[in-house]
Amino acid sequence: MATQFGERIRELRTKQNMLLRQLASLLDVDTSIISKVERGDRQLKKEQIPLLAQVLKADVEELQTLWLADQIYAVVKDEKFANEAMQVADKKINFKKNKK
Amino acid sequence: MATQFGERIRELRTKQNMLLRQLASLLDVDTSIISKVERGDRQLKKEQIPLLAQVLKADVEELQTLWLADQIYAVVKDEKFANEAMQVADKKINFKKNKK
DNA sequence: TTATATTTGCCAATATTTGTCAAGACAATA
DNA sequence: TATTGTCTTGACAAATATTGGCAAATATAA
Repeated sequence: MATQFGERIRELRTKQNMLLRQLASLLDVDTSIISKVERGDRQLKKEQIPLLAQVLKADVEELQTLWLADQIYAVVKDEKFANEAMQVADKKINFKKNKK
Repeated sequence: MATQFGERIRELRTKQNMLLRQLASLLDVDTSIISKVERGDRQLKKEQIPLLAQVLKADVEELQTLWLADQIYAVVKDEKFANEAMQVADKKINFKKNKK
């Protein structure tokens, strides 16, 4: 299964009839990187998301969320206790939130 | 806030009146590493968990779950959309599960 | 104080990630 | 078939991150 992020990027790019080569050029990276990102072979660097969103006229927060979901998934994907760990992590996240 | 994993290790170790030095010796690593792990300064390597569980007479699955929760937390901790990303990741995890 | 335990900062070795290049696969079409 | 354009893949080096260990600093206890 490809990444949420990659699939969305490909969707956005193709709907605008943009070539990999063109998108890569706008982001100033090699074409192969975008290809791999869209196919889920590689993760984009977090810092590159805002520019990507701008170039694709997409919602930067949506892309950041999908990107983050992929990071989480990469960590837990082969783990037996993924769900349990997610619950534990969730508690900690929201505990922190309420303290502020 | 320290890690879930580290806090639990410290709890297990001190309850058994074991010194950092002793635990480190059993695991064949430097004392400072265990100190850092317990304080959340560092993550233990995943492969070291089973031996650690054995030495502390703890449930390996509990420790693995806490360890994994820390990994997830490390990824999302400063992210605005942590909760949204968790939800997206969660769907993917359980989608995968049901397919098998 | 002295002795012991823990913490911290730093370093070198190792591992991982990143971007580039070049070659290959694939489809459309001349 | 040969050509063209797009996309994919693997190998590689450079940059970055992680790891374990040492030694000094700090805490704790007697």
